[in-house]
Amino acid sequence: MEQEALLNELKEGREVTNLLMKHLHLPSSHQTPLVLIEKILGSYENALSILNCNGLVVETKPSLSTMESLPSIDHSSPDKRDVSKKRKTSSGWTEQLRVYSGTSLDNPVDDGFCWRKYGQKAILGSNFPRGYYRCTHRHSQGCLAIKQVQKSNDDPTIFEVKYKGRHTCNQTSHFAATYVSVSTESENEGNYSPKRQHQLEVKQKQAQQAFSSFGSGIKVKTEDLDNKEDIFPSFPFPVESEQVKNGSFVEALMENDIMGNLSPAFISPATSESNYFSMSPCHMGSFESDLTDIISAPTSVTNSPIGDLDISSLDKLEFDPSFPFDNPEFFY
DNA sequence: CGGATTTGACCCAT
DNA sequence: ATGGGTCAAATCCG
Repeated sequence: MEQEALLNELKEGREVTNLLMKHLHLPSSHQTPLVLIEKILGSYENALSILNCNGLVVETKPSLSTMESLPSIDHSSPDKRDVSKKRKTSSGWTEQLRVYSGTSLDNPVDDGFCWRKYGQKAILGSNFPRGYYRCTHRHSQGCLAIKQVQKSNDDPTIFEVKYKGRHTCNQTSHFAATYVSVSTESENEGNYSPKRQHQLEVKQKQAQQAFSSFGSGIKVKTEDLDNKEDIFPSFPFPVESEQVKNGSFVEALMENDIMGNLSPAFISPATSESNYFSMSPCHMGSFESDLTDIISAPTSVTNSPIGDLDISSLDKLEFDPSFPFDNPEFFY
């Protein structure tokens, strides 16, 4: 069918764009082109997603390389230590950087988890303040997930979101579930008001509902921060509502892919729509460190390693049903 | 009234 | 000394 052909074309375009991106190792100051590329990719992803919805199965996994190669947004440097300014001297963190482009609401970053903002700070060299969030269930469930959200200087429509630590609260599972359903259902609703985090449940729904909107690319970049001792493997977030909203569901998967990349184990074969991995909270032990190492490796890793060649292979990667995310410890 | 956000102060690694 | 992360009192909001 023609759709098949269309699909192939789209995939082709996506891959090429990914390659282009990888070859564009622009200085962080020139992120604009990357932003555009991200948008292009977002369009591809959306198109593919649409096709998926129509029954076609597309491997939606934009190459990991894509994300890894994202040179833009490197705001990693400062972070390496940021995490531990105060009491958290102990941990190395796995950090996820996501970029939400496209519609930018004031509060673009809604990932389906309940976050409580605990601070905001102007960052040197940044035009926009960075917001600090921690899981609402920090106390009740001891969930130590944290995230930082900051608008990109170059493109205010892009939000850089960094996740640190992982959710140990139930949300996670919910989310996964939610997510799944999201993929299945799709209604619309799209927006939610910024700042109403306590409406998590609502948000999640919204997320689900929003699932068909529009999209733009979301990129994730995992960086590793120093210590390997306690690395939290993970990023518990299966997929985030934003992503859903953006319709880049696929990309959401990618995120995980990345992780998967690091440790293939994570990824499970799912067509993007159907299964999302279930977060099984416990595993990863051994290779966590590996991941870290891998990731943390040369920054360049991010840029090229798995890069070119892998794209194709990556695409083939499938998600591993057993999603080994676990959260070791991570406390102050 | 309870929970979330705001915001300046404080803490700590560089 | 400085920049970034967190705390916590004040404030906001449903």
